[in-house]
Amino acid sequence: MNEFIDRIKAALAAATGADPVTLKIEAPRDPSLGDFAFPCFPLAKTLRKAPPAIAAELAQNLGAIPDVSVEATGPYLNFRVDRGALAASVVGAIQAQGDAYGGSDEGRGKTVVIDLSSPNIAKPMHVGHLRSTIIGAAVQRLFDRLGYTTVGINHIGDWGSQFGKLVAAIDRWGADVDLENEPIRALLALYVRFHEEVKNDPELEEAGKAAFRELESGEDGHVRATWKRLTELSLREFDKIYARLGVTFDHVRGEAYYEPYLDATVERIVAAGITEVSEGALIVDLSGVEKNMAPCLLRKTDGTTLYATRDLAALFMRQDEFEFDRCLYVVGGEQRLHFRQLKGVLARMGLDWQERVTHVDFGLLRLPEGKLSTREGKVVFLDELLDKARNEAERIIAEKNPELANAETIAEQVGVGAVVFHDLKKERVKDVVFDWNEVLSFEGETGPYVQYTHARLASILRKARAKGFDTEGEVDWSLLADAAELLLRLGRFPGIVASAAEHAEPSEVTVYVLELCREMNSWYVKNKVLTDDVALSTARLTLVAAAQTVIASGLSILGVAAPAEM
RNA sequence: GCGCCCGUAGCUCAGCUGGAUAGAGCGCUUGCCUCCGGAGCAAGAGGUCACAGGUUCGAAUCCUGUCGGGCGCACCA
Repeated sequence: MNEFIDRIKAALAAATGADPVTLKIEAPRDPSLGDFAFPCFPLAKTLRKAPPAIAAELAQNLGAIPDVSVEATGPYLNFRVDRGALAASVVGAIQAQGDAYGGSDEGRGKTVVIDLSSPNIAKPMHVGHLRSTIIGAAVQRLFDRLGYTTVGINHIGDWGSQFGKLVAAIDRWGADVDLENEPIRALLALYVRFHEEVKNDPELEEAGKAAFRELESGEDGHVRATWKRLTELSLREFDKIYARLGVTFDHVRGEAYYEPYLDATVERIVAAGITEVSEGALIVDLSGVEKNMAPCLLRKTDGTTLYATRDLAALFMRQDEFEFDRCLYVVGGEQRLHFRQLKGVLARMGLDWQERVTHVDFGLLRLPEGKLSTREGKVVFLDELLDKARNEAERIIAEKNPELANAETIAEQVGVGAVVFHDLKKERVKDVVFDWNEVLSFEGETGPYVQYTHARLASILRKARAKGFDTEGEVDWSLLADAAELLLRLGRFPGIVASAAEHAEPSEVTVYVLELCREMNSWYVKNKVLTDDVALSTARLTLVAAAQTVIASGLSILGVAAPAEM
């Protein structure tokens, strides 16, 4: 579709002497005005004429543009693409490219590293972890579409003093819980019990600290073995949820993975001459980077490292290993300061590649009763949420489509799809208050609505095949004149993918897909596809197939299944 | 106290990076299944775009301030 915009720009540039790239082409307020609009206001100053006069004059003087007509309306020039040419261009491109439509090769040879999901070992995954996982996976797929080499890294939280406590708790009460079969719930129970009993038992506190010291010392004994076991048990549980979400990672690396590089990292920063000792801790002062910014702590008074130290080590390693063009951290907005500090340290070291590191932040998820808190029991567990959504889908299928084959599989796809779609619907920086009714709603602007639209299009195509329609031959594109808005929408998909990737904003795709479905539904209730008029039916079938391709493509970026029946 | 994020219909959100009469969904009111799937479609009611200034030919969009909500601010992650 871009060829029309390029032609319009070229004609405008020739007529006004302006640089084509500076010309802004937009969509008219009302589609009946035209397909593309050019506001003449910016030319008023240089030409010293009123915008409506410029528009009228340009409409006269503009050279002929193939397949495009021009009309001046007030201060705007409105352009209309010939309906047949529009359909041939858009549907033709989708037919030719199939699932690849919307992508490009702009990222060829470039690497983007994406840090996503990053749950903590020994803690249950709750709805809060969903956001990083789902947003991150969608962002990765967006960059995949644009031809980038992407590296998705799940940065598991498997290090820190709480693991010493857990080892101590397992040593004492491990026999009381079912670690093998219910590892997460068992570990959570042990963690809570530790915090309760430690109040009256100083020895327990010391046992926890001693265990972490042994872990940090690198000694390969009982403590490390226990830590390894609980890590493996947790990961096994996480993998079940990742499988349901259809999320995979290129690397799963815990913080412990970077442990051998901590000393070298600190040395590197010290060698840059930007460290100082303050109140016994080794810090990097950042007050010169940003006003009032808190310093970054590299080593505590006792010499052990912190979260920031480990993140810096990970960042250096990623830069060395992948030589990334961009490194994205899909992490909640509550850590904005942390990432500004990391970048601040790199900036003070004179490393210009800090500009390629981006914190893809997202809003906090809260429950109506307040912030999520595992220890206070204010949580919604992810597996429970997905189960409920699947059950709801099952119930609706039993009611609306009891004959459906593979009902169980499809209920899972619809249920999980509803949850994922809901999470990707709004702009990621916005805070979310979790609402069961909202997540489990399958009507209106929801994942199931999109899936349903897709399934109906698939159903029409099935019926067309059964009736022997053939869309391979010549198509009279002018017969799609009544679908111009739909065609324009389909033609915008590549721009949406590029923009969503640039902003790391999957919601742009979600919103687009919803609009496309609304338009599609509206169109096909008015226009019957399978008719006695073979030429008309053939043309409409190509449109249905194109829309189905794009809806499925959008859903696949979001990580939502597109079943052919539901 | 300081810093960052958010504020658009009763509720949940879009608004294409400054353009024409601010759009959807939910909820409410009302129509539409002898016709490709009613998880749908069509229509109605519902707005001082938090407030006040400013920049501009033009502001929901950019700047400043105020108010409201959220998050964070040295040895946790």
